[in-house]
Amino acid sequence: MRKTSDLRKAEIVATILGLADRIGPDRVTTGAVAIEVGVTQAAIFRHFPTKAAMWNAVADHVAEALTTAWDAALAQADIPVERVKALIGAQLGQIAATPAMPMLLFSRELNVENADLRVAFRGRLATFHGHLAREVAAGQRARALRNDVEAADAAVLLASLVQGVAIRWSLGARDFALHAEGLRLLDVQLHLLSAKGA
Amino acid sequence: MRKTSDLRKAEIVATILGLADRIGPDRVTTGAVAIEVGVTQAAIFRHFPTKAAMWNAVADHVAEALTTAWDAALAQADIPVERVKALIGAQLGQIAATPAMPMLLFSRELNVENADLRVAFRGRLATFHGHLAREVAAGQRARALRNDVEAADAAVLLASLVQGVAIRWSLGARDFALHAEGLRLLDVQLHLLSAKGA
DNA sequence: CAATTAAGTGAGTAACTAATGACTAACTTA
DNA sequence: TAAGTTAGTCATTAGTTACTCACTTAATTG
Repeated sequence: MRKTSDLRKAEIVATILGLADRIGPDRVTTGAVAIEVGVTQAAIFRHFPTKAAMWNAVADHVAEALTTAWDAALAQADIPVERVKALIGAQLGQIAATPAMPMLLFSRELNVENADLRVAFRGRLATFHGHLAREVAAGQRARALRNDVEAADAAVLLASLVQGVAIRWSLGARDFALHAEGLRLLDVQLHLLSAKGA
Repeated sequence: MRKTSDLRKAEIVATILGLADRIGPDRVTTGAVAIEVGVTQAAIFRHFPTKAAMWNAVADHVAEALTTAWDAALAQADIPVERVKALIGAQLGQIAATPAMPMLLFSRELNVENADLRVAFRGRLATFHGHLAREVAAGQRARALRNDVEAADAAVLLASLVQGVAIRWSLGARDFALHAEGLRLLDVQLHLLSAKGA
């Protein structure tokens, strides 16, 4: 079966993400990718000039998926608190769909080797934090959230919540529903953040 | 310079942690370790039978350092809230002292290759969570912390805070004081958790 | 349908990696 | 001080990895 290069590229990127999850990002070899895709190792280099280029494509794919998910989340809710829930839910969904993501953040394949990607990922996290901070501030103005904490700090706490539950899920046997558990803890944190009168 | 095996072993473990931080855990080769230690590659195998044994020693070292730090923290404070601060401070201190730790949690060198170590690390995190949950519960009984949240859930939020700030620090240029920023956010979270009257 | 394009193959190669084995030299101790 | 122990070296090996190159074969197109 011969496929177009674009299709193959997407297939390779997906394979890398799957493999990264199973054997670790820094152990993904061109040979392993080739076997899983079902072509020879040399064929991989028809689509990507170097292994680093492969990782660039992976990073682009992940970054774009995140942005898309956030935008979709923001589009589906109006009330600030609901928008926070949608954002966190989207993030949890992305992690569940691409379990290699947390590891990717720490793989030096993407960090040591490629400083640009490190900066890009940091930017994405900053964007996520910015979304959360904006919604928290809106919630405070609407008197739905208590205003005796900085919106930016509350945003950090909310983002950390995702990271914390993701780490526990990743490290453990993934024996609980990441999405449900994350939203449950989010409710707890939002309860702590909610305005007294509300 | 000839050293005793125990001294060399400790030197090798320290070198691995330093190298893991700089080039990534899965890129630490016996050769690179040897150069940094200042002996030949073959000499490494005088002290550890296999590379996996080296990682076992590293994991043991880290796990022990954590336990020691927690115990010291608990010994230096009496009031529950202060004990929480001491625990979190100790954890932040350990991460700052051994920046490779967060990466280590995700390195498949320790996960895929060695299931025992994965379980051991999960156990350590569970212990940390247990310490926090116990202190939160005590704080609730003492009417210092609000009791409309489960102590276990509050403990997860507190532990996540550490992980969140550590990730931001690791991923960024490490351009802020991990310890100070962590404790600052902890104060915010503790403020959210504090009993209304207090 | 002939010509061109592009995906894929097979057989390499240079560099690296964990591990081994024979041997040497520095400490310890009887 | 002689004998034993043990950290260390040197040279080597089997296996892996990213990458190359000459060549083949399937699709597209003038």
